Amino acid sequence: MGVVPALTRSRQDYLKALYALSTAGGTITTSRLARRLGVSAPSVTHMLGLLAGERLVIHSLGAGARLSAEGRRRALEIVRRHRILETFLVRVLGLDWSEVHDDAEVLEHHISDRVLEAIDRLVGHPAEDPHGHLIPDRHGRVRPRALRPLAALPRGASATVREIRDADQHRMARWKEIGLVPGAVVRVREVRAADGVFELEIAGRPLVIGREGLEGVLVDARRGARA
Amino acid sequence: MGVVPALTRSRQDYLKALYALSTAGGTITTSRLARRLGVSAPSVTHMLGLLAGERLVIHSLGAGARLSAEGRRRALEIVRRHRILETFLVRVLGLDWSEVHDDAEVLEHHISDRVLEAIDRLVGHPAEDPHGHLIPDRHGRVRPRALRPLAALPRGASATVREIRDADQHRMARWKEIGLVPGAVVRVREVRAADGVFELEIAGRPLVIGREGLEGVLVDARRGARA
DNA sequence: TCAGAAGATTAGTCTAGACTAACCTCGAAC
DNA sequence: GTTCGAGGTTAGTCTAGACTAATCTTCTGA
Repeated sequence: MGVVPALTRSRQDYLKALYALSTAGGTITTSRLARRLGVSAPSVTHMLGLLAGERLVIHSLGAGARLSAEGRRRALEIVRRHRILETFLVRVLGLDWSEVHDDAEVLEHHISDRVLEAIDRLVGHPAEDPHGHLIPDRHGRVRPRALRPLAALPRGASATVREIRDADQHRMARWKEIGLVPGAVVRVREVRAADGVFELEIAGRPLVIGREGLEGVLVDARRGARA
Repeated sequence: MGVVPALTRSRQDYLKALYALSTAGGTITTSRLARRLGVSAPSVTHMLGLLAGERLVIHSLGAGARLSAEGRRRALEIVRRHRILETFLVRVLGLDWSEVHDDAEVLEHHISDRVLEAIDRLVGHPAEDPHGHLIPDRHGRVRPRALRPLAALPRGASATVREIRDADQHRMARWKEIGLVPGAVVRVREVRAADGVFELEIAGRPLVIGREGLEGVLVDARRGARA
């Protein structure tokens, strides 16, 4: 088994990005990683080489990069930290849903296990963070969950919002304002194919919004009831 | 006025060490700083040069180093963060008094102002941390307070413990165990000059302890009442 | 089939902040 | 009055992780 050495902040960020891109699908290219991490492509090539040397990443020409089992476990540890911290920032400190991401992003790298577990206890071992993301357990396990984009619902369907993918603060603040939050019930009154505009009903209130304004909002996958 | 640039963690640590040594008295030499920070003397020389260039430190040959007004303000900002965090870790997360130092030491550098103020609000804007240290206000002001070492009390005197200087975990745990915590009332029953041993009464219970076992325990400065 | 673009990699540079080795300076002791 | 030792400083090296410039590869479109 052996003791696993601590990872630097930068390495943690690479693993987390690798994990996020793997759930998003498609091959993980150097340039995609570079874009997501805000670093240059050569920096990514370099770091992937190091992480591959540490058996955390498998990097093959052509097939791009992917996490090894151990790399994935490490990535999920960080995701767990992030989501517990976001929950804490919202529920205990009363910060806004839409503005806690950046703080959690920094703190996830610097909180000790002891403090993390104390925070987890304080917020009651939540299963989901405020955006509806599942929180991996202590061993880096997440039970998979089938969700689909709100924008994929047909006319007349209704569903419950389950998860809000991280986006810019602006958009998240807007979602919150219009009630597009985990748990909200949504019904699709009309889909205007011509301009991609949705006429929705959120918790009973009407809303007209463009398809691109709904990107990142996921609802449960069960077939929506007809109106 | 101008915007003050953020300081790196390392610079923050130097300022804090400079502040701590300045309250401890004596001239602040390169070697004292090196010892306290756990770095080599040349590293200190180098960093003092940089900090002096940024007008945060005044470094003169012979007289050692000291903080400029701005440097002191910055140092107190970090001290504030540290003490608010310790209070939070103890009062909200329920961690032990004697084991929160290291976590606060790391977090003080990484918490945003927003989160810090939210935490401060949560713990009710305390004036002191769990060790009895005064918490500087938002502008880096501390009202000075006259305290004296418990070990300086004469026979028969009694006083209230006000502050416990940071020490190793072991010693702090012991102090806690024997009730030597801020607020405790102590009476000196006997001072055995020969071997420097104190016979105390802490909250009514007797305790025999060597002078060096009391180092760092401060009590209020008013003349102790005779038994 | 070949030119150009897009993407990946190599090579070399930079920064912060550490380090060691070597040297300087001064007070104290012989 | 020289010598020694304790600082302190200078000079040069190292590390992680970024960067740019240049090169290599591969795919695509004409």
